[in-house]
Amino acid sequence: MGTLPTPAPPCDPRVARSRAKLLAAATEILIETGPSSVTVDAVAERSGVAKSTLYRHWESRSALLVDVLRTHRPEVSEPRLDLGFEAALRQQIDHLATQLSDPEWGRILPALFALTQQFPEVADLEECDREEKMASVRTILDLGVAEGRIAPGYDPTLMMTTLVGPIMMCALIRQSDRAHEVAHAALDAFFALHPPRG
Amino acid sequence: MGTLPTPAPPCDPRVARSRAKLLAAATEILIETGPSSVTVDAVAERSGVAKSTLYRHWESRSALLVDVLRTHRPEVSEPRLDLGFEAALRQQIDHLATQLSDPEWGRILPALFALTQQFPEVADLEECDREEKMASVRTILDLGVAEGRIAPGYDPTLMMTTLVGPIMMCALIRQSDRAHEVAHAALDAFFALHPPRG
DNA sequence: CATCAACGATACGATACAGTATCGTTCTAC
DNA sequence: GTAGAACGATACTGTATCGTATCGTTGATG
Repeated sequence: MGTLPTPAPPCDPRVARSRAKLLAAATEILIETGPSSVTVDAVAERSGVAKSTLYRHWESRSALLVDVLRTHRPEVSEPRLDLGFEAALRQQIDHLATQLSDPEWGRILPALFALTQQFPEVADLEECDREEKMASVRTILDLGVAEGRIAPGYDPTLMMTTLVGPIMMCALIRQSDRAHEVAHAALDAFFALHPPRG
Repeated sequence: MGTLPTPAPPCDPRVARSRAKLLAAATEILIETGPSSVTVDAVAERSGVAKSTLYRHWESRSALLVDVLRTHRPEVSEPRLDLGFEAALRQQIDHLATQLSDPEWGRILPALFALTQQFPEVADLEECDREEKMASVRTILDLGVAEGRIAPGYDPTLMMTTLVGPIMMCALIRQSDRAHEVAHAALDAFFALHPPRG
């Protein structure tokens, strides 16, 4: 539920360099052939960093894998409540589409959902990510209530799913390039159901 | 694209029995701890069927894994075009929600997307499944065109994603029990954007 | 420039897993 | 009831992988 801690940035440039190389290599492998191919030996070889160094930075393979997911997790932007309900929601969902249309994250996403069953830390990560998104959308929907366009007892999960689901599916079926179109369509439908002065 | 062949049903009841036991065990393990836990030894032990028997039915671990996915893949129902556009689409999407709200399939789904990168056969399976759904929805949307509610040059992928995405997300975030609500909300929004006599 | 931490290379042990092979047993089908 | 297929049990090989240990080298920092 809380915020997931990020380790303090290391002083020695060597550790930052090898850490970055290892994370990059692990990400590449994850994207190309899936989580089970992210082995310590494979990551070490591709990164050009020794295996012993890897174990100086992560205590296990799974810790590295989780870190790959956490590192690439997109940050949610602050809602632009000053724009008013409709524009703010459009802006926020469109921003989400931008993040999900990043081809890297789009190919990490399936692994995130699948690894949820295997590693509790990944489940926490997914839940945290989702709740962050939810919270930001909720503040916008509350503005919608104030503007009289959303019923006060609205169901945030329901609306969140309706708006974000299409974009997520877009990424999962490897059509990330159409994320913005899809987001636009979902928004149009949503606002058709919740018209001004409703 | 084409139809994926199903092997002819075996005559000997023994092979049907051991096949079923192995598939059931593999499914359980897949659901509980993910694809990488579906090992030959684990499946054999849990099913109570000998490993040698497993290899008499599948030529490799991955063949078994793919078969688990294929076996549980929901069938798409025939569109009820006689109901008219709106009722037919509602019926079809609601049916999809029923299938995706099956807790088993809901927990297999993430594995399906993740294994896409690793096994081409899984990618084919996913694509085939999606195109089946798409085809059935398209016939209904074509009816919508005839009824003057959908523009003739409509984008089937776009609309499909808008309608199915929310349900799929529902399954992925382990809220399968709310699939019907979500489907209903997505449909309401969709029809608000495409009102009668448009 | 001297110290010491980080690194590279590599070997190693332990284990898990895929897939093969063998052989005696059981059950189906005719 | 009998022939043959399916099955169970188990041992075995080879390999992949995780994680540890060692030690000489490099490079950052004071």
